[in-house]
Amino acid sequence: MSDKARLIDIARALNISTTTVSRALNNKSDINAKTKEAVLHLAKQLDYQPNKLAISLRKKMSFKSIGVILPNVGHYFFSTVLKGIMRNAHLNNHLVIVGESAESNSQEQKLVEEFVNYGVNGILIAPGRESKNEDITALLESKRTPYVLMDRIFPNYTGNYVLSDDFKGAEIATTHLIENGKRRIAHIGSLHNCSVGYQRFSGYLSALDNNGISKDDSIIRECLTTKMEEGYKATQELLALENPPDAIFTVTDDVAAGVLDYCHRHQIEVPKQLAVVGYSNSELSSIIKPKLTTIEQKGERMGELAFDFFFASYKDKETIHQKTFESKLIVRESSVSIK
Amino acid sequence: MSDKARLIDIARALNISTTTVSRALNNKSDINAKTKEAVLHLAKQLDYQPNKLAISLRKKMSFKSIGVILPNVGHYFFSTVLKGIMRNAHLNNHLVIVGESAESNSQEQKLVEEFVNYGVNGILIAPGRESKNEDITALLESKRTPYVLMDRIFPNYTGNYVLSDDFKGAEIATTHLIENGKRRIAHIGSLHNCSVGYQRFSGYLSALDNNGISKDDSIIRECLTTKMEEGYKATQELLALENPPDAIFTVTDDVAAGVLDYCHRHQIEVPKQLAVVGYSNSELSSIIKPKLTTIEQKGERMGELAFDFFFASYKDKETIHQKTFESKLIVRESSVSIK
DNA sequence: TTGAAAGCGTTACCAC
DNA sequence: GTGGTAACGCTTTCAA
Repeated sequence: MSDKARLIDIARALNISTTTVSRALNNKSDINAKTKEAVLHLAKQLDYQPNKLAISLRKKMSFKSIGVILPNVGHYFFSTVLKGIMRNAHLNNHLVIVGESAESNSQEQKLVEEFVNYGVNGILIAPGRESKNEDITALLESKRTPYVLMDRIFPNYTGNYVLSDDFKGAEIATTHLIENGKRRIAHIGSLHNCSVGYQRFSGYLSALDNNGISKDDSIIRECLTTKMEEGYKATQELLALENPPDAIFTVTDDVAAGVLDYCHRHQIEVPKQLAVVGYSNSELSSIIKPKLTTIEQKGERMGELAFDFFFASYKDKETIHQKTFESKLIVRESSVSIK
Repeated sequence: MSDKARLIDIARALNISTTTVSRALNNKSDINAKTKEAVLHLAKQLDYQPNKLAISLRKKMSFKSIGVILPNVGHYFFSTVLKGIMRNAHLNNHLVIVGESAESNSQEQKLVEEFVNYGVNGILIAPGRESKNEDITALLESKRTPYVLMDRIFPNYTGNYVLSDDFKGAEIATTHLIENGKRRIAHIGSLHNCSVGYQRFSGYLSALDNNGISKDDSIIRECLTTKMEEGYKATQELLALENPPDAIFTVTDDVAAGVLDYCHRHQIEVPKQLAVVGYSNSELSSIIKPKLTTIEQKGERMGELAFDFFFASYKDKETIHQKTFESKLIVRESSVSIK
């Protein structure tokens, strides 16, 4: 009863034509004041809401849009990705519809479905940690909606994506610690069933291996969340070990912030006693004391490219677009003593 | 020539009906494989793109949506506001279309126009620093699109809004410094023609006035941007004065971070020599050393309420919804010596 | 000042 | 398997 009032309902009730009703509702000139008032009154009473689909269709308007699905809009990295997407989307006259999956697989699916039903021209998605390949891509494929995976991909995934080279980044970070004289390097990571977490963990292992350092499970932590608190707690545990680490490579800057916080409170000298390298080059990394050595992640550029990939595959669905951004080490104070 | 291919164009070219074409394109069962192939081939050749407006109309689908315009999506505060908006929007089955104004008035107008033309059910906008009342609201009013202003309002504005009480917040922050023995309190603010900047400046003045401290223009800075670098530079200047301040109240946490950075590099003891209070309670405030005393700004809650206000005024355009969030002081290390 | 009718591009329902 | 026709809800001629 609520959202169903149409032009013709008003017209019939008032014994006038839809044309007149339309005129009244749209502030057109050629209309009797009295008629107009009656229409407006009834419209309000019926809670009339114009059907924008019909209006746009009739006006021969057309809208291009993309759907963006992110695990967490408030997260620094993702918000920069969004920024990049929006820049290129606006440049190409696409509306940007955003949804937050909150890392939930079901929410992700719901959003994909909603967006596809809505008729977005494409979908850019940064899958959450729980996300399952089949659930997402199958639907997208079936609807023939172009899509681009961002930041995380699934095993055996062969479609469009933009990634940063997490393996290489982690390898570089860990190697950097080794080159600076550290031998007992811990890793505080995220779950290994998520591609980002696993890649960074693998890169860490690879660097150890390349340098003849054997893996020690006692100084490797797998955390559920990648927040500061986890870093704090893990550091506490690691430093309480009989044979504590002399360096920590963390999966995110936030976790590293927790490490540094622990060190600060317990008078542990960084980097002398404990060197720290984070991941992302988020804002905090140059604000925190000591400033954090980290791996740069070009979120904005990734977002821009993700849009470009969608746009290209929209024109030509055959060609697959894939890009892995190289990882760059940003050396600051937390890993190398200032000369 | 590009985006104009319709079902009927394909049908005519192949001498079949639109029905059949539709069937082919939609993977329906009852269709000759050969016909189907011909249709798909031609469709690709003509770069056929289905008109989603027509589809939705025919399928009696309806979409509710809101447009959100923010100065900077990558900014912590705004990204939390967006988060809040999205939560309630999804709860009420509204799509969220996001645009970034980059603080530019013209971009803002363009987005408003675009969104309104598109037919969003409402607009939630955090006006940029340059934003002009008339430009934005006039258009919205004329299109009868409900809207809610967030974070910043214009003088004499009488519509829907959600704000935080910047005046009160600044007053509380400044009073806190005074109560802790500081008498010469500087302010590093943003432009006074922006409501946020002006309100915080005014609150600062009010606190001084309440405590019998006279305003001294030499320790009041008005900055173009509210970034860390500005804070650093301003601190350098302020501390070089003959009669330097013993405390600084900054318009944002980022600026405060610059102040603290300067102090750290120049061995100035915080809060003993210089107490610092920021604004926003952004992530960095509890990460930075010393931890930053600041004023809490409930971005997420503001976003949620902004949506609720839109939703309410959508049903009943007469009632005006306004809310000013109280400001709460979060005391940390930068303003009070740890006992 | 008003109304009838056409049409926006698509899909659904029937016939064939 | 296929095609004709109506319909989705609105705006826009054109004529009255």
